[in-house]
Amino acid sequence: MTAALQFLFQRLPPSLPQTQQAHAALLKCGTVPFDTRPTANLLALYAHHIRLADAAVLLRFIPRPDPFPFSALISALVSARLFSPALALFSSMLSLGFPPDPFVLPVALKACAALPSLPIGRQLHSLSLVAGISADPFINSALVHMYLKCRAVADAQLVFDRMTDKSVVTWSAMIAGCATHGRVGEALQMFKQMRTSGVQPNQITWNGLLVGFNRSGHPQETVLTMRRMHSEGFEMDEVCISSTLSAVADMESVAIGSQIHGYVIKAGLEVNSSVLSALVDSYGKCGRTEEMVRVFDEVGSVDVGSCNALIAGLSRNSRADDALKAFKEFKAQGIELNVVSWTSTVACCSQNGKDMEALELFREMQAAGVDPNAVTIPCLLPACGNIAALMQGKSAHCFSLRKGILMDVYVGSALVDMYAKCGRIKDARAIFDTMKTRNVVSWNAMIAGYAMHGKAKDAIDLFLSMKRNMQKPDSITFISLLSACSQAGLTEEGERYFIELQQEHSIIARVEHYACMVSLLGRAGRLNEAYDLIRKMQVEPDGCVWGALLSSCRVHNNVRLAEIAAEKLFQLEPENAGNYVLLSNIYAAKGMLDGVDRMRDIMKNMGVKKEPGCSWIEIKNMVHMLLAGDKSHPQMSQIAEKLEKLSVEMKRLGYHPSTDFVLQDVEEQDKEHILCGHSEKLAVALGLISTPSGTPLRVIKNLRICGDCHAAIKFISNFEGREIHVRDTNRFHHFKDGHCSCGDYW
DNA sequence: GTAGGGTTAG
Repeated sequence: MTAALQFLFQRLPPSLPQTQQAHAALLKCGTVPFDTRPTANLLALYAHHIRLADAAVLLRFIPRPDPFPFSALISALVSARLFSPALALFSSMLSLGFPPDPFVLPVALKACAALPSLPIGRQLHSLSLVAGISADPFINSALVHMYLKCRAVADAQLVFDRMTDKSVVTWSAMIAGCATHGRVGEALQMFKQMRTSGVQPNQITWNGLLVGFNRSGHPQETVLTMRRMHSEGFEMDEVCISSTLSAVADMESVAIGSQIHGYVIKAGLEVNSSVLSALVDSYGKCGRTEEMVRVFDEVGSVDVGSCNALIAGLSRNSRADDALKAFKEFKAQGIELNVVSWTSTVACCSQNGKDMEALELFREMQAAGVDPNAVTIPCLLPACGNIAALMQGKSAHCFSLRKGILMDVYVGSALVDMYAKCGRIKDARAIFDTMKTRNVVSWNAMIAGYAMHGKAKDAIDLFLSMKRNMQKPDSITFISLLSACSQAGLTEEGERYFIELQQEHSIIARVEHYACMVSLLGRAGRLNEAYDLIRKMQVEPDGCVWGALLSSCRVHNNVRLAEIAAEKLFQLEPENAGNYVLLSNIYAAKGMLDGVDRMRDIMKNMGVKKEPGCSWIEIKNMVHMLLAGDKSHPQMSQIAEKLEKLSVEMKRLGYHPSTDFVLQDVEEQDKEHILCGHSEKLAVALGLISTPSGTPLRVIKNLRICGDCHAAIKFISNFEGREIHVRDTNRFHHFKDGHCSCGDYW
């Protein structure tokens, strides 16, 4: 009876109701739990359906010692990607006295590879030696695979070299592993060796090679391998195509992408989810947004992978609003969005100035039960830094600690950046010091942090330590370093680093480096040299370069160069009101009474419509300054008349007539709410007021400021009788008694 | 009953 049932049992199709029927039948004839094999088979079937609780109950009933039920359950756990429980069960199997056999050990090794856990993998290796089964080809193949996944390439090589009978599976594992670790030459060499030793590659070997090349950042090799594979008559399946498309995306080659797209259509592969995701991604990375959307719409797939590729593609092609719209639509359609979907959308927001939205999405994500991972955190943290949302930044820090991802180099670097931008330079350094691995981004984040806080000496010390640690500086490192030197007035050091970056590191000076140098020379009063440097630039100077010159001209009141810089600047950034303000201030400082008319003419010629109030208020202040200087000036009545007209016009346009007036209102109304114009950017800048010693940041909400933000800051500083730190776009300014420590004009 | 290849987020 039992034998007959077992016969039937092994032929059962793997459906859950039939498994349950068989269970009932076995119970009826009293087989379960007294006969080992049928019970074990039943257990295996339950495990297959991931009914692990049922399987575990049966495991307790197995009467005679038999490792098979354990193996079956461990196998099922691994298939269900429950790797840690699988290893835990393996461990209890050993403690019950069952020796590891050649069937269960490869499965346990697969779990180690998937985690990955090198220490457990090594224990399993010793176990196979102790048990005397270390010659088993399955165990050795699994060991090779495990060591490769754990990045222990030398160990994998050792096991591989000692093997006598290498199957195609073993070769494939080793070849794929070499390719994945970027050992292009070795992988190809092995491929040859395998063939000469008489082992033919079936499809998987080729794919392993190709996937490995793609993952290790060798897109050209990936495409070449695909071509060779095709010419040798192997079928290009979905695995091959999706990996090659990913490589094409890295190469940004529309031509190859379109060819593969043609093949995909012919082979009917576009319905495959991996292929479609890779296709959408590759059009997105090549900047072909229209094609990307068309492919996505044509297939009409609701696969989450291609949805994610679409969100990312829209986001990276400056279509952040469309990306957000797509995300919301997918959610409304009931598509099961995963951690990649949420992370891409958070990244889309934090990279496109939608910082509040990024924070809100992160909250929603957790409410939706999607667990953020080591990629989500570095996508979220820039948003925290941008708006100095220290509390949210700290909670992301705590989250990383709980999740055990604090050692991730991206997480660490993003935390350094966030703390620095929130005014917490000491906390940034503490994170930096505890990081186990650092890359150039980590060093840059810390150096930029010091530069932002005006700590030039610390920035230079860290730069020297970076070089001692054999970390090669890049273009970004020098931008921070030069900016720090410029702020601190370390002219000679700055000049030396400007030469070093080009001569020692063969970095081509970018427009940002020039802007720092212009600022550096300008601050030292070497305005003509700064202007010469601009004229000698190999790249076209942008608004930052001319802006640096204009600001320096303000410090040293040089009208001649200021007008040259301003003319260029007004052409490049006609709507940036701050530039007009700077020039008008230089006129004022020089006591040029015709300054008002000059400014009005310039603005009229430039067709400035946006934010005229900013400049007008500044012009008005200038006139005030002039009047204060010489009350008996013959043009006084004329100026007063102009002033009156300006006031009326400003009121008509909805601008507040006087900044002083607004600031006086603050005390009675609401200190947290100052209104004097329109400028979102400055609102953010003033939203970042902090106290000097790093005590909690005080965020002034709803602050809307016009060109007089400087006056407002001075006012707040005086008004509250204390020092404040204000973060401009990329640096902190320290105010005391209405003066700024950096020496800039405010 | 055991071993090798898949895309999308920093």
